[in-house]
Amino acid sequence: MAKKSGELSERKKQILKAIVNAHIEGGEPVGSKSILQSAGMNCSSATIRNEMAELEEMGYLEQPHASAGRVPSELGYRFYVDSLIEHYAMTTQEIAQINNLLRVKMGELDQILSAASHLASSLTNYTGIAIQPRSGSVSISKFEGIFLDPAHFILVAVSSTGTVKTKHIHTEFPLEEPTVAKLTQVLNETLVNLPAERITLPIIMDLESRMGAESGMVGPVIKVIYDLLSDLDSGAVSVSGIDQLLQYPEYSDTSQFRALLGALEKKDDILDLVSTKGNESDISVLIGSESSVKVMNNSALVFKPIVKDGKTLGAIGVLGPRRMDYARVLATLEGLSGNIENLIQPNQQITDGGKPNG
Amino acid sequence: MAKKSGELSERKKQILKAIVNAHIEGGEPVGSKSILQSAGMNCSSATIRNEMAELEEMGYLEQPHASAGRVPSELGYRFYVDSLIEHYAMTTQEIAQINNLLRVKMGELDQILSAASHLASSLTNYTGIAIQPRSGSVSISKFEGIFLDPAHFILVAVSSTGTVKTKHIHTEFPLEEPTVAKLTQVLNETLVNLPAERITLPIIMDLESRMGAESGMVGPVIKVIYDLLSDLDSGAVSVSGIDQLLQYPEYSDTSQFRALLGALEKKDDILDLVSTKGNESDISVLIGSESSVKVMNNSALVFKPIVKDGKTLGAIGVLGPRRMDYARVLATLEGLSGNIENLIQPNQQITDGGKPNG
DNA sequence: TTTAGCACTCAATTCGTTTGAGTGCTAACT
DNA sequence: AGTTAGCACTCAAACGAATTGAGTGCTAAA
Repeated sequence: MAKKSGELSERKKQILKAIVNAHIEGGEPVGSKSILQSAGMNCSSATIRNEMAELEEMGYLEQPHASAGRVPSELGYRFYVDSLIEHYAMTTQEIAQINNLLRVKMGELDQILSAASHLASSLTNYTGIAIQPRSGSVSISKFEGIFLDPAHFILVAVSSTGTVKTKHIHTEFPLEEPTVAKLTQVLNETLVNLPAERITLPIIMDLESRMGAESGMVGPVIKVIYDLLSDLDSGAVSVSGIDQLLQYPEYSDTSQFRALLGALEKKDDILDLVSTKGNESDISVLIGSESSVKVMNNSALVFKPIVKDGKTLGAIGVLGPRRMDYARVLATLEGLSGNIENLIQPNQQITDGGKPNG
Repeated sequence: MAKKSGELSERKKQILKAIVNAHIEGGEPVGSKSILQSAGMNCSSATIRNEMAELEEMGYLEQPHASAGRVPSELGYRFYVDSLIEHYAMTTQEIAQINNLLRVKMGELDQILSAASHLASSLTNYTGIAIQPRSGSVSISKFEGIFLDPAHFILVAVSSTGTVKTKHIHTEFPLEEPTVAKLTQVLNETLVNLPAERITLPIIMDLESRMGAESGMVGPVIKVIYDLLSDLDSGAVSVSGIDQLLQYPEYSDTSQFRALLGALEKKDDILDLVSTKGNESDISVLIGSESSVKVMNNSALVFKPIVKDGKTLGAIGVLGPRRMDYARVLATLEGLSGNIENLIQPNQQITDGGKPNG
């Protein structure tokens, strides 16, 4: 029996770590002999077997079938990630790649995030994910109408998180430029910083009275604004490098992979996952069934929220098999998110000629 | 021997059609006997076999191996699509679905297209694709600056195709609202309708002189405008329902499916395909190697450009196995594109209460 | 030109055999 | 106590022979 249940001897840790590492690399059950080599241990395979049997009893290892090697269980990975993992240092090449590709993409958040997800995928060889969460209560901090021609104008809305959305609006009755200017002004006077649920009838009536003769356009415009707000609030998930997953044998089961694809497309599950964990600003590691999305039972999702001024603006993540190279993935996400947060703190956008004042 | 090479007897056509239909439905090689039943023919299976042998010699059929049934060749599908296909009439339910889902999504073109691609996928059970092609020479037809605070403003650009793009711009020196207004005016006076290659140094210098004291911001703004133009011109591909493909046995070969996924993500190949065929406004059907994208050799791509005022604004398409249900796909794309073109011709956007005057 | 009949082909299925990596256990050893 | 050599045991995977059956091509008669 082990000394104390819940306590792992140094040697057990060493063995567990070796097993996890080997299994991450090869994907196949690892046996007692191969451990002797991979970790330079000075004992016999029989001893390792004994230890492995105990580790299995404690729940850290599993055996696919009686005459096979051992595979880390979910608990085993958990322990590995929490206590055994070794920090992976990115190569200068990788760092340079991140810097170069992201610097070019500076600009809107969604573009940065999606570029980051591409990078995450190509650096880790898993699937990269960029998430803009449902924030729950978005409002619009600035409106602007752009007159196009007597039948069309564009409504631009800047959200409280900085996102910009636009909608074309077609009017049946001829429109003049001053009318659009007036609308812009009135909207900014009445609707700024109001979440959808606080745009009530009295406010709309106020808006109509301020528009005077042109009050007829208020109703449709309000509808467009509702659309904009729900757009802003609907969250977005962009996925890159799904094809990468197919290189891992765990996804050769087509039906399971198909279900995973479906979940990624529906995007709801992913958004839920991220928003439940989203208040933390640290990296989350969800291994297998920890994610409560049943189709991800054999997968792992690692993601890091992107935070600015205490607000979670998005997240980038990596999805892969349960036996993913956590060390590398964690390092990559840290590197990416650091870079992104630098880009968002807008400190050098227009000083094109000048050098960034670091 | 056949009467004249290149001419198919009625009976041959009937047989070919029956084979294609059966193979589309079942996915397996079809034998002489099963044709007797599916097409109500009054001859024996031996006769059919003779005909099939000739059809094979002519290149319309193929035999996976000596003792198997026949499978339509690429040429066979081509002939089927060109001459044998029967028009499929969508059910009223399907039509209603299109109407409902697209009507809600009215608004920006990219949203409509992506909704349409979702619909295409769920109606056909293949993968839906929405494409906004590289137009080659985009220009900006209207600029607007939106002042946020002394360190930030937003540049809005309305492209010649109606697309709207925005960029946050950060300035190092304090900024005032009138400056942004002035910039807006100057940009509209100097850069409207100029494609990127015609924004030359003299023009930029003109711009700087017009900005007077604030000429320092011109350089960076120009850079942003270049970005916007290349953004507008870079094309976009949005894919929905890739998971659908996995239900077809032709994609159970993982490595091939993986390559296909990769091609869809790179999006270049798809954009090229569509833009080479893009001047036509009719539906294109690319079967197997016709598409010149080698990874699509066992697939078929059907797409329909969305045209307004003679300009190709986008395209929606369906990607599936070579044995795709062309009749249904063609009907679905026709239905969708008709609907989209109606939505784009903006004829009822703001008459919310009134009924569409169609 | 069509058709019945028959020999032939060949992928797919089935089933028994072999192989070998890896284990668990026991008994000796330190 | 803990460790180790040795050995019997297990079981998935790989291999291969035999069987099956759908479907063909050919031939000779109608």
